[in-house]
Amino acid sequence: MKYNIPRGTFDILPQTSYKWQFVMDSFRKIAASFGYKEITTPIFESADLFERSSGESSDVVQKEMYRFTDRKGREFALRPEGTAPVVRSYVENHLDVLSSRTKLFYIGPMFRYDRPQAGRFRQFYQYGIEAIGSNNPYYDAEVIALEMLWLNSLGLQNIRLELNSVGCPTCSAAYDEALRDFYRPQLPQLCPDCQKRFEQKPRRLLDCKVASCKALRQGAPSQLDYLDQPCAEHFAQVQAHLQAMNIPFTLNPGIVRGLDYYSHTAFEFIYEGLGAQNSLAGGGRYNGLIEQIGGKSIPAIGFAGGFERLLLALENEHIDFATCPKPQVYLICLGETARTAILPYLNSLRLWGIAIDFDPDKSSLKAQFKTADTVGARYALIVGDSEIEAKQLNLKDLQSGMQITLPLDNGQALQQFIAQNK
RNA sequence: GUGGGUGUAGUUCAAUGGCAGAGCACCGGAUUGUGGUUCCGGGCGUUGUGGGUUCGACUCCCAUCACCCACCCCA
Repeated sequence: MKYNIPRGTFDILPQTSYKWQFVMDSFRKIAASFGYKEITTPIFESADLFERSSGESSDVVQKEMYRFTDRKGREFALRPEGTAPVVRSYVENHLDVLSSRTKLFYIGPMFRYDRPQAGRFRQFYQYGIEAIGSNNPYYDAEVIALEMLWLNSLGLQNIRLELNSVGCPTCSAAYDEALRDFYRPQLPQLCPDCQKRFEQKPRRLLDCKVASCKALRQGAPSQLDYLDQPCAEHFAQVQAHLQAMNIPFTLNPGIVRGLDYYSHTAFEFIYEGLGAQNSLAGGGRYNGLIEQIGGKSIPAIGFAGGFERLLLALENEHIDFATCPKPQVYLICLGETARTAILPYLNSLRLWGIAIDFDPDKSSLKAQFKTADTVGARYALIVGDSEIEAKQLNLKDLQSGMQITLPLDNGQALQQFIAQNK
């Protein structure tokens, strides 16, 4: 029987795993430098957690969740997103009593049953930031700055930050009504999808790609005109902070988050050149979520980004961001006696932290040298029966061709030589 | 869930309905003690799978599966 990997999933193979490690490590560093600490939650949770937080009508809940029932009949789901589990953990573990604000980040796989395409998978890897405990617009700007500065530092310069405010539940509802009032007369001319949007999420009408719907959009009311005083003030402050930080942004009243729990600030990081899925990261404020999940009324803001899309973007820009690790030394053995006698020395070298490779199935000198070249080793360590007898080793620099003789000690001489000739 | 495209060697790709091939990679060899270049040698692959048409199918038809791309939506 031959098996296939499940649809929409992928193996991270050794020829690319170092790139994944690099971007994950890099994200951990930037998050730490902004004062965020890592949290890891299970990859499955009560299905109810996602249904309640994301919203029953959201696509994620309606058609994209991997749900299953366990042996005792409990309903679980593979997590489709990272914020609800983090908030669940925050509430469950009373993280709020430790500090007035809690700065968290996470890295891990998410799952959505979707048709795969460029930059979209059924199991995909996200990084996320959550700043919980404050409604200060500074934090909106801080999490945005973290992402923008990080992407820039990786070498991605042409990133577009699109910013919007979806208001609080009160002014958000007022805006939805205004939109319906605007569209109601032309309802019959809208595309079938938009007819549904009219009922469920009127603001989705604004980014329909059908030409006829685009035309009908002329003169539609803007969310920004419907923000109440506190929401407008908050949004102005967010923009002021971003300007002070020199983070460029464009206002896009069409930014709508897919999950119900968002309020106030909403934003997306766009990179053109990924195919149809051009959003590298997205997020926003979710001041009502913690109370909804059973905690106190605590404000928070965060975002999540996709590693697959980030790697695609780096690839697309031909950015040489990480190099494949290579062994420093390749061991070349001649003769059966030497092959066994060298083993304690080989172990010592590895304990000294020297990356050393060896292929016992290669016998000829030529084949072993070739392998040393293909694995990219800097040095070849050559040992035969005569060297063992003389308690000596030959070390050849494969770049310069120079060869020296070292004592067959506990590995220290070689370790020192490599340290001095970096 | 809907639509379009593609399936041939490890890989990238060839092959009017008439004997399934090449580049790259990989392995071996050119006096088992000094590499990269060069030269020589090494390939029977269920042509994704199952049917059908035909004297004959990689090629045409049907079904199916997988992958890619797009819609919806999102990271």
